[in-house]
Amino acid sequence: MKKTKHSSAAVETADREFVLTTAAKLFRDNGYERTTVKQVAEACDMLPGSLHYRYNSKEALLIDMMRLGLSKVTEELISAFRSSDRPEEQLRQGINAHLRMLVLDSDMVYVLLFEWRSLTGESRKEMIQLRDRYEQIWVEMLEHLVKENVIRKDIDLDLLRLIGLGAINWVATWYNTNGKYRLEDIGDFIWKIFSGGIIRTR
Amino acid sequence: MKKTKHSSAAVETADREFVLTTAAKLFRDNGYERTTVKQVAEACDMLPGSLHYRYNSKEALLIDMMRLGLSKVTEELISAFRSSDRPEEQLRQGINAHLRMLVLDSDMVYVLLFEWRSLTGESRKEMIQLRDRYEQIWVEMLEHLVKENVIRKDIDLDLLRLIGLGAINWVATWYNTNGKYRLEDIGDFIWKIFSGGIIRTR
DNA sequence: GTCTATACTCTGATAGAC
DNA sequence: GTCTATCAGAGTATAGAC
Repeated sequence: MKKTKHSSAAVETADREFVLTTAAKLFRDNGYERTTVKQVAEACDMLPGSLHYRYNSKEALLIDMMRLGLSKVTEELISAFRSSDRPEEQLRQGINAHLRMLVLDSDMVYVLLFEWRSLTGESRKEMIQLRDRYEQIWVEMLEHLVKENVIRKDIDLDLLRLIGLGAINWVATWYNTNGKYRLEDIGDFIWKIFSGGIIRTR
Repeated sequence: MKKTKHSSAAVETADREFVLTTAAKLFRDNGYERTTVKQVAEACDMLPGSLHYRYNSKEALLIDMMRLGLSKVTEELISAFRSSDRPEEQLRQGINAHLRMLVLDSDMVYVLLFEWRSLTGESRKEMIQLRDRYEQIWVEMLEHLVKENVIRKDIDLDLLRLIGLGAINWVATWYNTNGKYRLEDIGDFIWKIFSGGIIRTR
């Protein structure tokens, strides 16, 4: 099967994903600023000039990476919520989906959350808007849990979301694949801690 | 009062704190990598050459900043614990002390927690050791709460510490002085959430 | 201790052949 | 689309006068 058999759009998509995945790993391991475009190109088996054909600036590459990361984690989160009818289980699945994407499945999501300060001007505004759209899914989820009487009505949902996502996000700074915890055990732990603090009655 | 009246050690200490405080604000606002030594020198009303007299490399400045930040937050945490005899109140005070140092009182603590990836080789190892020593205070605090029957015996204290500090640390990424929350209200919220999830009985 | 002046390196980006 | 070759600029660090 030759590549020329595919539509040019499909090929470009595949290349895009490859480049972004490769670059994201470098950005995650060494940081965006400390990673050079030369290193990115090399890891993609290209020369800097070729990479420049795809992205005419280093920041354009970062932006596209963040967009893709956000769409990936959004997709997973929605799918996690839909995997169960029971509100508490939906919450547990959501926590674990976000955690899994951030820590194991996608370096892009890590970059999205930890390197957004490298964006300047309009790009930063755009990413904040996209991130807000993602968090809106959590808002709806939490409001649903209130309606279902799973979360007490006196809990500030904005604070709950911010603190909860913080607890999850920070895991990415210390989690070690060879450490003593399985990722899902960590997700369940967070779920239990927060459940104990927010549920209506026990 | 002329500076020459002071011992040279005292003067150097004051200068050290001034330089580090000034640089920390820049590092926090713009990131370590994106801040130039020229900018740091300028903010200190010096020229790059003069700054180089104090620190012969940019990384040496960062390391010294992190050391000072760590000693500051350690001091505050210990003092917070000692401010009460009641275990639950000690926990609340500790959470708020860490949060206050990180978000409001010391840019150095922020840099310590969010820019440690810029350290290389031995310096990174040293900072990890120092950070572990800080977290050891939390370990002892949590073990004390177990003894006092405030925390259930079946809770994994390492996980609790990691997740709890994560929930606190992430606040620094979104907190806004002009926002709708007072910092202490956030600390108390975290305290309540975790209390609900870890207490022996209710 | 602080200044001036500069060396050296690396980086992101470009131009144009193929 | 990918390559070669290169530029202009910026950054850290240094040397030495004062």
